[in-house]
Formats: sequence, C-alpha cells, structure tokens
Amino acid sequence: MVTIRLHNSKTRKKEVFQPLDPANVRMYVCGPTVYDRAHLGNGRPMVVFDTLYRLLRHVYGADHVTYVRNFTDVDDKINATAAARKAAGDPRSMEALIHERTEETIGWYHADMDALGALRPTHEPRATEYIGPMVAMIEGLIAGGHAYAKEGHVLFRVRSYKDYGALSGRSVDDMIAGARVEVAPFKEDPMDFVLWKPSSEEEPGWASPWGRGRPGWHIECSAMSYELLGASFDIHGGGLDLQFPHHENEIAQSCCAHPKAEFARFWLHNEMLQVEGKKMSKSLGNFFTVRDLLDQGVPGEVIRFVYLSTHYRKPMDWTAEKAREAEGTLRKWRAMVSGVDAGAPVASVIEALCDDLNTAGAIAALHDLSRAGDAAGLKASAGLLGLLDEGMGGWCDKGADLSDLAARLASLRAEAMTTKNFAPVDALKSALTDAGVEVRMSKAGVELLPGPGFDPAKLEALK
RNA sequence: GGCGGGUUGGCGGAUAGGUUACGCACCGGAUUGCAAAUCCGUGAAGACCGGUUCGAUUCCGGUACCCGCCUCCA
Repeated sequence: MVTIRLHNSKTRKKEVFQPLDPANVRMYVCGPTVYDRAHLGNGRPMVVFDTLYRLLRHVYGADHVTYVRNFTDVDDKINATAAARKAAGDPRSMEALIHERTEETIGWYHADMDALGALRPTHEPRATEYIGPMVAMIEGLIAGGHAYAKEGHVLFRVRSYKDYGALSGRSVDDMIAGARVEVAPFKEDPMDFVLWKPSSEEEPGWASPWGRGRPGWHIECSAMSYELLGASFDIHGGGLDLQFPHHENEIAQSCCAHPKAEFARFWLHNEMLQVEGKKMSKSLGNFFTVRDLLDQGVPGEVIRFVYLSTHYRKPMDWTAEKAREAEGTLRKWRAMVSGVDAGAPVASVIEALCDDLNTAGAIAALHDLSRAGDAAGLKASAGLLGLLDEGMGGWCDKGADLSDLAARLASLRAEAMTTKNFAPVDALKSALTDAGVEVRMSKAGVELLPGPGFDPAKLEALK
C-alpha cells in the first residue's frame, strides 16, 4: 500500500498518515454557514478536501472512507435575512423563513459543488439536527468542571484545559494581551467562550436546562464529529482562518468531554485565497462567488484546475490569466482522452498526491502523460484529481459544430492553391481565430477546434 | 502588541542536500501557401546576511519585505 504523508498543523510537521482503522478512514471538514452563496474562497477547501477524499478512497477503498462536512444553519446572519424578509411583509413565521433561507442556500451550495466536481460527503449533518447531542455534551462539560452556566449562558472555562492554545501556538495569557476579546460580565475569564446562549422571541431557540436558547458556534462540530465519527478520528480539515479560535475551541471542548480520546489526529488547514494579488473583500470590489464565475462562462472544471494548481498550504491567487491557461490545458487534454477508456492511475500522480496532497506536482505529472501520449493513463490519473470526468466535459463541446465552416474554409483553400490568391482564405481564418477557434490546416485537410475564449456568437456573423 | 506563514527563472508554480521540475510566454529548427497545432531543441531562478556541510535554492539562525489570524469570514 502506498504511504500518504500529510502536514499536520498540530505538530507543524509532515507525518506519515496511519488511519486508526484502515477499514474506516474518518475525516471531518468544517463546512459552510449557509447564509449566502459560496464565494470563491469557500470553494477552495471544498475542492482541496474533495481531492483528499478521492485519494483516500483510492488508497483505502471507496467504501472505507467516511467524510463528514457540516452545514451550520444556526447563525445570526441567517436570522437577519429571515428578519428582513419578515419586515418586508412576508407573513410566515420566523422559523419558516429561516428554514427557507437555509434550504435555499444549501441548494446553491450543492449546485456549486457539483459544478466544481466535488463528490458529496458521506454525511452532511446540519447543526439544527444535533441540538440534543450538543446539549448533552455541554451538560457533560459542566459536570466535569469545564463549563459553567451564568445568566442563561453557558461558557467554556478555558483555564480548565491546560493545552488550550496548542494548535495555534498561543497561550491564554498571550491572547489576553491582545485584548481583542469580548469582555462580558458573566465571564470568569475574558477568553472563555460561549457554548450556549439565550434566544429572544424572534431568534430561533431550543429548550435546554439553561432556558430557551441556541448553541454557540464551536460546539456543533464537536458534537457532530463525535456522533458520526466517534471520539477519535483521523483527519480534521478546514480553512486556516478557522484554526483559531474555532478549531482551538473544538479541541478544548472535545478533549474535555472525552478525556480518554485524542479527538482529531491530523489537522489540515488550507491557506487563504486572493484575487489578482489582493485579499478578496467587498470593499475592494473584487468579491465574487463561485456562481458569478460560472455565470460568466468560466467552467467549473477550469475553476477546479486553478484551485489545484497551487498547493493547498500556500496562499492562492485567482487571476483571469490562470483561468485562461487552465482552459487551454483542459481543452487539449479533453481532446486527447475523448473516447478513450480510462486505464489505471499512474504512479507519478499518486505519489505526488500522497506527498501532502501535492496537486500542483500531480498536474505536472499529468503534463508528462500528455506529452508521452498516454491518454488512458492521463484520463484515469486526472480522475483522481476530479478532472477530465465524463460528466464535467459539457463546457468543452458546446456549440462545437464547426463542420460547415471547416468545409467552406477547405474549399476556399483548395481554390486558392490554384489561383494563388490567399486573401479570402486568410480573411476567414482570422475571423475564426478571432472567435476563439483554433484553425489547423494541413495536407490532410482543415480542422477547426474551439480554443480558449471560444465565442460561438462571433461565428454567427460568418454564416 | 501576540501568533503563524511566505519570498524560486519574463509570469505561474513544484520537488529534492549534489543530477532537466512542469506549464505559459520567448527564441531556434522541422512542418505550413502564410499561420495554427504538433514535434525537437536553446536560454533563463531560488530576497539579503551568516552558520552547518566535501557540497544548500533545499537544513539552522538573523535581516528586510509581504501576507494571514488574533472580530462566529474557508
């Protein structure tokens, strides 16, 4: 069996990955808060961890990997949207409006995920479905002296967990020095964080021993990973921005609730995304969603390729130029593997992926296969990265019936060969090139292929 | 202020203590009516200063610059 090595954020080292149970490799990834469309940055972990999932399935068997990614559907931004709809005159209850909003958002998320070629996780639990286990875990933490109830809130006592801060490399005292923590009168320590908080009439709430309220953000991942994967599991993933405080708090909660277990053994964090060299933000006007790109005609497979061409632990810069290059490469490869049966994934690609998910290296290995003309190997190996999948190639064939134009160009050319007047041939050729069509003429004949930036609309004028 | 990460050829972007990354672009050649595509080939790098080493772009330390997190943003 091949050896997978992964960079573990917990130890800050690359380590050999040995699952607790090779018959059931377990991975938990923090999913989205379903209040709006996934932006481009949200798409990166979606694709990165999907690729890891595919690798694990390849190595351990498709039925021997359990992948859990949650939907956070308890959130103030969701409440705000629902409240806004209510204020706009919607007669339905807040509960119904909240449900509508989360259903709508989850539908969008799934559609975007499908477009990016990401497989559905084994389980996609929603926080609202696990309120009971969360309450149970909180009760256990209180009983163990790790949490305390005050004024309708329940807070986690960070001083009760000696390793608090180990994941992100900071101590409680360091953090307090930063002084950017919410100080509340009911907190014993400024770093203590909320496990449960009271809800107003307008806010969603559930009955609990501490009154009607709702869970804090972090507890859902601790409760759901425990329910679905057990107290100890193999991999926990998410964006680097979640390392602190979210993952730190998850560790504190889970390790105190289940002191004999080790919780997640490998922590993987993907770096952040930038757009044309700058942080994506609404104020800079460079904020966009996965759906925005898809609507602009950038195929999901191209987006996926761009994500994977940078190693997940490095900041990734989204640029239009990269999308253009990726499209060209994919068109070339797709033409090559069209109609070919996939062979077995090639060792060089597997080795690259096994080396801390070196997707950029794997893509380089795919280029080698392309150059060597190994279409069957290319198709199978690309499949490990979720590329060149049969179901994702529609973008490549759209409006591809260029046979009429090809025939016209061929006859013009044949005529020109005798008259030596090539001007009409060149005119048609440059019009085609301008529309993004690749023009190939040889002794064998004329071939027209859609190329990067192919625009069928421009061909209409030629008809 | 605290913590973490980064700095590779024109651009993007990997691996490896010593041998060509790779892609795009560029240049030369084959091919072509001219091109395109394809194939072959050339050139081009490792922020700066030290240290370890027979040898470092790769390990260690420092400097500079950049970025992220510390605010329920992946």
